[in-house]
Amino acid sequence: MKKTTLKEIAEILGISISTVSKALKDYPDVSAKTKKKVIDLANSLHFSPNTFAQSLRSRESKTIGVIIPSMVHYYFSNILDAILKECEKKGYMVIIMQSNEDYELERKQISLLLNKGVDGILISLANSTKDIKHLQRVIDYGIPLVLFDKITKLIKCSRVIINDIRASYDVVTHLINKGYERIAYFRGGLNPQNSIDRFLGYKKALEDNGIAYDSSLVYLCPNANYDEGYANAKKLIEKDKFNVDAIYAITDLTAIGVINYLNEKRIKIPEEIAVFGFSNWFMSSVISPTLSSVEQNPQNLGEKSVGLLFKEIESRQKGEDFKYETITIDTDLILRKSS
Amino acid sequence: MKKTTLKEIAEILGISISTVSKALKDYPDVSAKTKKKVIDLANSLHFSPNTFAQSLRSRESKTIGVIIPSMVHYYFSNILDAILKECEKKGYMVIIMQSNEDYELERKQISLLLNKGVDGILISLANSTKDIKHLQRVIDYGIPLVLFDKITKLIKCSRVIINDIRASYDVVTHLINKGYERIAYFRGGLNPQNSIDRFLGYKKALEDNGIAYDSSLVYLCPNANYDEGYANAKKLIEKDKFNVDAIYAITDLTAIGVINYLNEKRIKIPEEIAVFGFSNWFMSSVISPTLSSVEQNPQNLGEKSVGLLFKEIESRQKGEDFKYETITIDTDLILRKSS
DNA sequence: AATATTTACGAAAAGCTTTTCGTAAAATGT
DNA sequence: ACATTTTACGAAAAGCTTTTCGTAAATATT
Repeated sequence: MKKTTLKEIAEILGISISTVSKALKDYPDVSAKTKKKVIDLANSLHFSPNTFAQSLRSRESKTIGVIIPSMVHYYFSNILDAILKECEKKGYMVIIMQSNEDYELERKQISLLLNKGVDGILISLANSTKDIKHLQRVIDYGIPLVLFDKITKLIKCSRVIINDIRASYDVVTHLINKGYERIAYFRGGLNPQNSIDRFLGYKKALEDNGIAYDSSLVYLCPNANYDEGYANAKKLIEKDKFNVDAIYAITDLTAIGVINYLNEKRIKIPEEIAVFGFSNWFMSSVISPTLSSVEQNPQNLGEKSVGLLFKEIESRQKGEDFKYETITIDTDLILRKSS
Repeated sequence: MKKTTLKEIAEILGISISTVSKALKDYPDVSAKTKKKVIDLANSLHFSPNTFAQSLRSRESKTIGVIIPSMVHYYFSNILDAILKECEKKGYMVIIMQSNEDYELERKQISLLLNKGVDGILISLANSTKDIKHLQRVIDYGIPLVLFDKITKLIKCSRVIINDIRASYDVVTHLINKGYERIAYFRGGLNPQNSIDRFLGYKKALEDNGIAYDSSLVYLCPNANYDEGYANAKKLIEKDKFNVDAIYAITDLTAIGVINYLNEKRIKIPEEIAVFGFSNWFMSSVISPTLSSVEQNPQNLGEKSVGLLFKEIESRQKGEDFKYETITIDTDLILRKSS
């Protein structure tokens, strides 16, 4: 079964290709009678225009590209979910790529997407990304670009982020208000802006509450995974058990590593040590004790990101000029048993 | 910044478009001198061929489509992860769509993908999908199709599945060997083949071990989510507490609903009631008690699925004929504290 | 030196759609 | 009845690449 073309319809009806095309697009200079004949035949042959030809002509692919560091991730899969749903509504297709936190791969993927002729790109940067030439290329090509979550400020484009400093500040303030004073921070890697920001929020909250920042309470979890949480909790407890009354971690997965270590050691949460996470992973509501966390509203972030992208795409189509925006997504403290 | 075309290169060098094209593709009928000139210029202008034109001509898009019921799902996101990695290696792009378990949407998405001219389609069916005309259309169009995980046997194409009957049989046999006899089953919906198969495995294991099947021990969880597990556990305990010594659930999420209800009611797991899940979600290893489950090896499933798809795509390119295959992925029992 | 072969390139078509522009024929106006 | 407008269609170009085929010039052969 081959795809029907305009040419075939034209030949069957004995009219020209242009008339067929115009009939299907409801041009005014085709008679009602001809239109009906064309439309009926097109339907019965299941005609649909060849998208390659359409894209070649229009330079539009009705496709956007999305690059994320990793797919197997509660937070990102929720963002993607929202992106897919919005694109579905708008009739856009979505090409998804994973950078695996690898800068070189990210670069290559950007190239592939540009080549592919996507109408826009959404990207959450790899931790290893410092150089932004590849992003500049996107802009120079005139392709709308929106950074989300893991962003850089070094480039002119739209951004959708959460206020990590503020969210982190709120977490630590909450802990302090609850009476915790020796609050360890299991921070993420040194490069990603959101990791830096969460750390800054942590420091600022201590400062504003008259608690001295103590760098010996900061543990590095560059991969922000479960094992790093578990291992650093072990390190901390063996060294500093009675000197710490709360552990706040870069992400829930890490915090759950902490919880499980503490549970194993029969250290009571939150009586002896409170634990706080970040991102509100689903599992945080089902582990024991349930983990307090920060809801980042990834669905909202996804929607807003793709919303900005479409806004820019549509502006350009109309030839209007477009003002880059930065949207900050509200976060919520989710207080559970661990704090 | 505009994309360079062959024509531009040709004009600059004062040669024909065909020669430029052939030079870049290393045709033998272009002199070494001309090739060098062309390649150098192409590089310095960052030339890359227009994929729309290439696809129009070759009828190949170097893109495949993937339809899954839902993205926010540990199992599916792992499958996708593997698919993306394999496609990355092969230089293929991946368009991902979510059917949201909606048959109509699935139909529409198949149409969109066919229209888009993808080179192949991977799909895991929506629970509501019974009619397979849309899948037949894919075959009729000559587009390679591979069903994975949630499949139908009503169509001729390649398939990658796990042996749900066997896996489920093993779970129940394990429980029986451990001395459990009144084993409730929280089954999934009535349509999906894997839901049916797991149920059949459950029944078969009971039978083979001389335990009478008791339909009052079967609870329906059509959405296989947390709440259904929790709610049905409540129903079961209120009705049948002393009549059940194990609960086996269609998926970990549901099993965790069960665990949390039992924990709340201070019913000891596994002493009073054992719990067994399916799919080995990450969180199963971190909840309390840790949940026994079935590892489905989604990464392997993803790899094999896309592997079969490429095999078919390549066969067709070479004009060879292709034998549909069905690959069964091995599962592993993961025994933890809950059983 | 005349013929056969190889080398190196270009013209052109095909892949399909969209849109502009031109033009007969029909309809309207005077 | 003639001029003008409208209607309804078609030709053709553009979008870009790839590949087949043709051919002039250069080289090799006898």
